[in-house]
Amino acid sequence: MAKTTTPQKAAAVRQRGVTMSDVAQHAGVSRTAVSFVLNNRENASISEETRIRINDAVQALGYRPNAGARALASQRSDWYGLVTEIVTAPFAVDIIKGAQDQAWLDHRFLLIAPSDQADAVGPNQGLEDAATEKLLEQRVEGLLYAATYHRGVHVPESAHEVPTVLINCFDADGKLPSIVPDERGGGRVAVDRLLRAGHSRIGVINLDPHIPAAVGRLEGAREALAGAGLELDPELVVSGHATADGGYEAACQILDRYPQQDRPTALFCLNDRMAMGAYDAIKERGLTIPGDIAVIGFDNQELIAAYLRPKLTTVALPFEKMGALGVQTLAALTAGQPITADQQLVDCPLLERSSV
Amino acid sequence: MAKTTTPQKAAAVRQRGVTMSDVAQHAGVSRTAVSFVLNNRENASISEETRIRINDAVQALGYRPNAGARALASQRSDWYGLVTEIVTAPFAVDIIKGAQDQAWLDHRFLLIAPSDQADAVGPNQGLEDAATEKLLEQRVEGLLYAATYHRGVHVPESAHEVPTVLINCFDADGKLPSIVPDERGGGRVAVDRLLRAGHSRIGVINLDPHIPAAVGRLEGAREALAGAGLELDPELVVSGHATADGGYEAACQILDRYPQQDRPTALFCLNDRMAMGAYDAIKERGLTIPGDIAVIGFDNQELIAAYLRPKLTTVALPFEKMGALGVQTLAALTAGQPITADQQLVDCPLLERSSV
DNA sequence: GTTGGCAAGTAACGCGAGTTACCTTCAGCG
DNA sequence: CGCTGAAGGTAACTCGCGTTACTTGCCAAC
Repeated sequence: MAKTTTPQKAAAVRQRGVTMSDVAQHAGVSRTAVSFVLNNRENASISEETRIRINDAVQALGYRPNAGARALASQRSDWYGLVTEIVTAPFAVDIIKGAQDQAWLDHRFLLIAPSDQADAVGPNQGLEDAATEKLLEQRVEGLLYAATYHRGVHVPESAHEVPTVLINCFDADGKLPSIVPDERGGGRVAVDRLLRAGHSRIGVINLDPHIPAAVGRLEGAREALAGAGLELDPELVVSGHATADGGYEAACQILDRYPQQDRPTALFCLNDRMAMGAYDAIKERGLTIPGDIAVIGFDNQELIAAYLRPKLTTVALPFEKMGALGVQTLAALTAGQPITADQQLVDCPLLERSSV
Repeated sequence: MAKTTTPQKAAAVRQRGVTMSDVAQHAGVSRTAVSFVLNNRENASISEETRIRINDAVQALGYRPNAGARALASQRSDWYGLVTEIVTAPFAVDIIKGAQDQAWLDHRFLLIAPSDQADAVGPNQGLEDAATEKLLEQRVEGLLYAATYHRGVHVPESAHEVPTVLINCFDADGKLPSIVPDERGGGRVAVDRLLRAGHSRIGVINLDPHIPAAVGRLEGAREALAGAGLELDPELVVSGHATADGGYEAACQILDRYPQQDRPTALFCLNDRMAMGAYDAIKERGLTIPGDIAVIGFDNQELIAAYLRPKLTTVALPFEKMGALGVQTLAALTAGQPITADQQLVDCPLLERSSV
């Protein structure tokens, strides 16, 4: 009877895939032995000979472990969930890249779930909650939330059921660990660079002054100037819409406001898109970059910065590193290790190109 | 005995999460009944009253199904795997977005695995094979392969074990269904637009002439010209490096080659980056866009096209739609439906902005 | 009053693994 | 000869859930 079922089983196997039992049978051992070998358990006593027989059987049958079954039995999934609006607004894709690569290195799987672009005030909790819920159904061991731009967010209630780390955003109320760019350091680095190039009269094209990026970068600029014994002239700070057009207009204002000798010799644009507009304003006036006006940007949007003529010197947002660090932090959390700081700042490095 | 284990179980439950058995117990029914209700099986006879009791218990306990266990028992995972180098080189992120959104709509989960940027000849099979293997271990029901740019690829052997669809690339040897942009149609649309604007002498800034994108777009341009009784002047086609610099140089060549009256009045740039360089070449010569020279691009790289001044009219690569269509095709395949065509072409729509 | 049938539900098995407790054998030693 | 202990395994339970087959009670029909 048992014999007659074997061929049936073999047929079924072809459909269902090879299981550990098949391997065991092929190797002439018990399924337990196979399990021991595959997970190479230290204190299990398996002779070298049978270990080889089992490994051969694995090869021969093309056995492929069933991750789901393994997760079920072992009560650990090796999955992290990443909820992000980046899928929707791919400004900061590199966060995903960094997280994905790091997860891959750690032999973990990243389940990515989309979230709506959430506004700072009342996030569209619908999709976000659903995404979180779905991820928890997959029994992820931890959650990551990533935002396209640095800001405060509200995470769904259920996120608190597992270790959670925020990337490029921070928890408005609670106490979740977060990874954010060191905007202030970036601002400092940018203005320092201009100072080093001999500029002392520096115009700033600002973002919406209320967002964390603007606050931090401007503060950094102030610090750098202070380090050189200078102050930030409020008249030289113009806020604009965070687009090329906004940058164009702001640059026009700054450039046209003064007679030539009082005109700033450098512009610190708080993002690259605005720098792109500033380029046009400068060129229109017959001025050269960086000869007459040096320009430094922020964000390092490759497609802009690397292709503008001259190429734009800018400060990079460390998306990839933040993604990786997020996964590392989560790994530490799920392993029960204590996290050093609630908020980790990641350096924004200067990228030298040709506009300063 | 059974009673005394209950509190232990309850304690364990707190750690492990609520299971269907807990729900059943809370509702005073069998686990089977709960299963029937949750999957609302048609032909199962459950009274309205107990159905409500069970749903209440689900709410009360905050029960959350275990996707892995469900997959194990039902032998279907509702998971698709997406192997892509886009994670590595995020040029075509919108493919992921389109696929992700569509999968979400279909109540399926997309597992995204990274692949190295593969060159056309010998793809780095290492990571790709590993990624595929990992996805199969997760028992995905189907696989998607997405490339950053339209080209031929080799998929790992094991991909043939489940339904597989290629997005933005095609199978060099085998016969896998694929979704690719209609490059030819896009070329036609672009040149048609220029013809409609009254241009008859059109310069073309070409990509590497061997890649599918160049072949198709150029062929489309030829068709459009033929439709107007014109021919493509080979002298007006200049190939350049696919960058802003390459576009700049190619544009210089074309613009400087002829006396003003013979100069082309429009440029068809086969990608937006090259158009960006062409802009500079044109502006440097004191010419205006589109007054003196009209420019049309291809790819619709938002960060470039929407921020150039004037904004660039271009033909969009339908990344998002390709992603969605990929998932739909895969859904049809896994459902056993026959696929209409081996290769599906997706329209490349014209995006009118201000450069024509 | 038997039969039959349907509504309402349950026991029990299987999915593919991890894991614990137990069982042989055989060598070595007193 | 009998005992001990390690090497080399295995049977059986568990994880959370889908699913099939079977039971029970009740009412209508013959």
